[in-house]
Amino acid sequence: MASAYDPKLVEERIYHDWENGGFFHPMNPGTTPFTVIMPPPNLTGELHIGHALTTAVQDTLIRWHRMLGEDVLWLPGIDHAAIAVNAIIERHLREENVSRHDIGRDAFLERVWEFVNNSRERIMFQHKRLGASADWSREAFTMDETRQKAVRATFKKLYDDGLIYRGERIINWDPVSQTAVSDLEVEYQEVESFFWHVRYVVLDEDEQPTDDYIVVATTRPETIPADTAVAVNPNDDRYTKLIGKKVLVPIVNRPVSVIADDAIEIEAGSGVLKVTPGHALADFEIGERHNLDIINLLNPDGTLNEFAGSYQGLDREIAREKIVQDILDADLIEKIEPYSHSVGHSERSGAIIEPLISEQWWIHIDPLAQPAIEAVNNGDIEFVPTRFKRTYLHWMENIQDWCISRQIWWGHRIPVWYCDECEALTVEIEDPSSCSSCSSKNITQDEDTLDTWFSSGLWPHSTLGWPDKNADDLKRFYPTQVMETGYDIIFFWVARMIMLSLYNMGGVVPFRHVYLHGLVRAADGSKMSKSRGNVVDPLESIERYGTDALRFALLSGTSPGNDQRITDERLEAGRNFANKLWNASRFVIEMVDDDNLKLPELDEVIAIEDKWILSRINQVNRDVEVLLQHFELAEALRQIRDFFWDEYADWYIEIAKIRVRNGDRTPMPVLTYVLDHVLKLLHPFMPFVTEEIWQRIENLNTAETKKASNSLIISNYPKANELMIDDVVVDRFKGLQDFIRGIRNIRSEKGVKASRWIEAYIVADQLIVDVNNFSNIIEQLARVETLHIVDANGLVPTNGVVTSVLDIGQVLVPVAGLFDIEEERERLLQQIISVRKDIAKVESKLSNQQFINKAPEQVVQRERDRLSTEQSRLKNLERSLEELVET
RNA sequence: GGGCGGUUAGCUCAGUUGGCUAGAGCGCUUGCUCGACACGCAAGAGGUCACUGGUUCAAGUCCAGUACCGCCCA
Repeated sequence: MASAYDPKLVEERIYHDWENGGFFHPMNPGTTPFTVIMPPPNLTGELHIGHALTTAVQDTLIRWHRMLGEDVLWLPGIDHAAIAVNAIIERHLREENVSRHDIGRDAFLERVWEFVNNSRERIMFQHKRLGASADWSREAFTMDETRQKAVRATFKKLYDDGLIYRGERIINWDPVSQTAVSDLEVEYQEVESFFWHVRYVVLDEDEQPTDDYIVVATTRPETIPADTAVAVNPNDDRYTKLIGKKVLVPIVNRPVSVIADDAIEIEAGSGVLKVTPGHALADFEIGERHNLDIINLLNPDGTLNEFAGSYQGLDREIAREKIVQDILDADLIEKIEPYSHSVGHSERSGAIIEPLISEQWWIHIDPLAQPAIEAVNNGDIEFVPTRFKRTYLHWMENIQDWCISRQIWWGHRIPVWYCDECEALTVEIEDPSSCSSCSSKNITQDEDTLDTWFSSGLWPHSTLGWPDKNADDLKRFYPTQVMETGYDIIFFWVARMIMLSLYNMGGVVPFRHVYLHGLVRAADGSKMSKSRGNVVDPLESIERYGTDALRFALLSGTSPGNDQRITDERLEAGRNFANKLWNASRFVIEMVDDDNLKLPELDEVIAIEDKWILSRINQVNRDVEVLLQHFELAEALRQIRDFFWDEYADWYIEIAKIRVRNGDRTPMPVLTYVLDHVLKLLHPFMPFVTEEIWQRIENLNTAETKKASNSLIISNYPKANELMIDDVVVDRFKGLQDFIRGIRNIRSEKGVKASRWIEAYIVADQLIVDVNNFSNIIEQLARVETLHIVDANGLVPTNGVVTSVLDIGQVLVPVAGLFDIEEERERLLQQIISVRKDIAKVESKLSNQQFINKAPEQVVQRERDRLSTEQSRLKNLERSLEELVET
């Protein structure tokens, strides 16, 4: 084995072996199923570090459950990302100076599919580099045949149930992508602009202009041509006398009524609102209440249409400037006030979103939302961490009807056909050839496609074969156990998956747990983005540090719902740990000869360090089980790491070395047992290095821990053996460590050369037997040539000796020439001061009758023990000081 | 405007039901190539747990408020 771990020599080969071994498929039919459906990444681009985190977390859960012997399915897949991909292909076309309309729908889709197939490949490859043990044979795509069928079946079901309707409402129009977009795809940004206070001349009964006018404050003068009323609050005394009168809309000189509506805020602007029902949601609602005309002023590309009169054809930005100028020229501007307000921008294209009236397909959401609220309220679905339950519920309870149609070509085409003869609609799963009402062959399919999330919402059941209710996978793996994703997409995916799954699956929830991880941020805490140039590319990190190192960095930094930062230091820490694992294991493996590696019966285990390490690994095992059950992945990983490095490698191996050097082979079964145990505990987190090492422990076959398959990935996840845990042994061993540390500490402080062997004294009380048994080890680890062990009454030298008084005894090191009496006095005094402080603190606690009465007995006893320990420390310290003075 | 997080060692963060003598990684100081590992070993230094008040025998942990930072919704 090489002296440094090189992931490049390992990862690809091992991944291959796993795949060829068929380990990624569900293997235990009939046992408890554990299903995770991968939230599908967009096929638009490369996987980013967030995907790496989500993959690492899911893979850890999956590998853990696979090792628990459950019937494990991790089903991967990809989302077709309608608008984003449509935009990419349109950009390509623009570079060739053609539009999608020039080449037509079929040719356009042909180009999309070409792009899609490449992108799918790439994403699968990237997942494999991350070590994802997903079942690739079931890989799904929101646009493949089964998923198409699921979408159509759902659409028809909703339509037949009266939950889908077509209607004219205000939507968010993206003039660049030229489609409706969802509320969630609109980002609000503060924009510096103006409030234009415009005079609307009041008309008399004959609709002739008077000298009177009303001032309307608006941020959108370019929509003036679409005004169909002016509204005031009925309680606004300034304007009551004008209600019912007519005013003249500037520029277009159209008379409109002054209406009264409670929605108008008296304090806002001038208190007068120009009502443009075609271009603002609030105005649309006012329009509905007052039966106002609706004027749509815009072309799909954001230019003004024929209703704008002379402004027709101008872009909305330019039209605004011209209209303001013209109103100024007409002397109808009262004032112009600087004003900053938030303006919706398209998350897709960056364009300013235009709220406008449009005929679209909608889902009547309430009947879907109610069960989705109930499922979370009654605990059928649990959020981890729980605080996101409130976020979810709040959104769900205020949800609006869902606009599902999009004016783009890439996506699921709406399965509605219009009859040219009788105007009836035909909604079918299979493409119909004739009108369902009059049987005419003259039918045309709706041009629009469905919102991407319509198909993502079906994901937890469509991936398992729905709408075929008898699909094997559906019966075997639904409902799934965990939906693992970022908290930023609760609304996008999670909410819709819950609604649509409940609807399609007869009220059975799609998953039991929603585990939400946080964002992965750049080293300085900023959000990663390509434009900022601060993205950490997971593949590049793997290239530099290895997959296990990347997974370690991500998993050790993740706590449910909280953001984390990724830095080179963290990646290095992961790489270092992998290397430590490699080297400690290498040492053990190379030490194994033809030893019998069968662990002796518990009562045959004699050496305290053996009992100690067996206790500790099982304690860690116990903790890890609980932590994993609670999704505390980082803490579980930390415990395993700390145990392996600080206890197994730094102490147990070092002790075993000494014994083996003396011809004692009895540590070998313990060494290999613990190593095997740790590798198994760690495998879900760092699969490659653990698998590679584990397969190299040749003799483990005889230790009865290897399965016939010879692969760690399908070995059994260890269960803590309570019989091996002995808390008293753990305490006693800690005492022995303290003696060794005490001697090392004095050596270091006195600058004793590391290579030099010294004489030392240990004064022990309760631990005297252990110290005697352990003396050889203490000598070697502390580099002591002659170790004198005495009990509490034993004689120790007082001259030229440096003393450390510990909890469990004392350590004395004669340092001869290096001794400085003043320094030693100072040392002892400092220790005395600190011990006295402690004693005072404990005494005040124990003298408090309330504490004695109310605190649990355990806690009180601990304080009593502490007091007596500290008191005897003090006594010893004072004696040492006294003797120091005497000499 | 409503909601949710965060504020703990120089930096990044743990700290689960209140019992803490507050931990880790990185960084820092000192000394080490003692036949696994310098991606390492050994020994250390470093914190009034943002602030104010309250509950409690006991508060980093619970409650109320304040300040600053961040996110989500409107």
